Amino acid sequence: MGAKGFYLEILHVDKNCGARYGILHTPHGDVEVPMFMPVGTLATVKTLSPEELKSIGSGVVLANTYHLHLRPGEDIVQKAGGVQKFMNYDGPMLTDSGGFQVFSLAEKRKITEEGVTFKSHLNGYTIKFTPESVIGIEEKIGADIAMSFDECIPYPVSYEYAKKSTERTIRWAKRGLDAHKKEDQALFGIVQGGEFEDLRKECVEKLVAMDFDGYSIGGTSIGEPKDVCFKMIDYAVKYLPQDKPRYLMGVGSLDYILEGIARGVDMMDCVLPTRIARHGTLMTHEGRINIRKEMYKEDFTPLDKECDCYCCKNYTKAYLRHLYVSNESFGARLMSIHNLRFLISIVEGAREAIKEDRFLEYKDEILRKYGDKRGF
RNA sequence: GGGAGGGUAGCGAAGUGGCUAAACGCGGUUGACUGUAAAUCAAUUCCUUCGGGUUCGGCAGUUCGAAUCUGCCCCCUCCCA
Repeated sequence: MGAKGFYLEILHVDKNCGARYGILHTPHGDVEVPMFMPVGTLATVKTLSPEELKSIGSGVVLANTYHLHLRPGEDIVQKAGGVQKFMNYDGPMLTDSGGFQVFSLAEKRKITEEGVTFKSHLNGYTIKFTPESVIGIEEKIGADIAMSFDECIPYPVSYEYAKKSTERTIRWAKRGLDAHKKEDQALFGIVQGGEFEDLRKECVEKLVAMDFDGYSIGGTSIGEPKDVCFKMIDYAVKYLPQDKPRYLMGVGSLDYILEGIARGVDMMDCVLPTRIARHGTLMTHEGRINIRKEMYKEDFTPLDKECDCYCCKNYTKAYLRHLYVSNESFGARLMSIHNLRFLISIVEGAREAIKEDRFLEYKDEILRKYGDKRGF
């Protein structure tokens, strides 16, 4: 039996590919899929207010178990009334488990069967995460969707290591599932297996047998070639059930997003749009723009003429460049609004296309016009 | 008129006889960023046909060797009259 108030309603599957349109019902409201989810690791999507998030069409927003555990601590988030109340975002939220930090903080951790020991990057304290303790933290943080604790396997990696790690992740998923008690919180299992089809298949089958509320595809977009990533998606989707949400973790460039949707993925998240925005790189209908360039010094046109976001409706490239060069935080905010809105509007277009069975044409058109060789 | 201090690459600023085509910062250019240790990081920034060439206000010297020492000249800033 699934989480209370949580289920995916598939309304249409594109006749020509795996792309699906639907509604994800959550305790904090219904959202359409496919969906791009902004990342708010520390209970804030860096530089943006919840009102701004809403204005760009955000649905689910992520937060991070590892980071919120370190600061301010899950007890404080719980006392605040849960992460949504804490950060004043009334839409659905999801917590990543810290499995990505097992990968990204590799030099600072040690993995055993029991769990993972981290050296805090903030103060050097030793933190022990187990599949059970992570669930406990995620329940206190209180997002609508929690992730199982996993190991995000690096790339490239040997078959032997991928097998060992994936089987451990499967055992961890079971332990987390058994520990999970919060009824109005969904729990997703995370499919690992590296680039190996038999491992992906085995992982999916075992997770599906446990009956999670949804399934994530992990270990992607960590430096592997594009075709390897698409393979990993295929290997997982092939064996996943139709009626549960599928979440492709960590993809944020147009090509990955659209190829994921074509393969039947419902949810995607990524720090890319917000991070590169802070670094002055913008995704636009004209291709990739780096706002720091001197050529924009006296460019009084909008960043993206075709974009309907607050930034593009009200400000010029010259002003954005000025803010960036002056290290003014308002620039990071305006550009984060834009990049998120750009991606979300592309995904909105994808939803409309799926309903009309023309997603593949839509994808090819978008990729031809803005994707790939234009650099994002 | 008298006195003092200066003129170094786009800008600011180190350097005060060889290890200096010249630190460092800014500015410029190019790139990276994908379940956020990231408003971060990397490369490059006199010219070059990549062999080399021309530099530290100008000219002339001293020296094996000068941005660095000497002489003259030009310019700038400040103080006193």
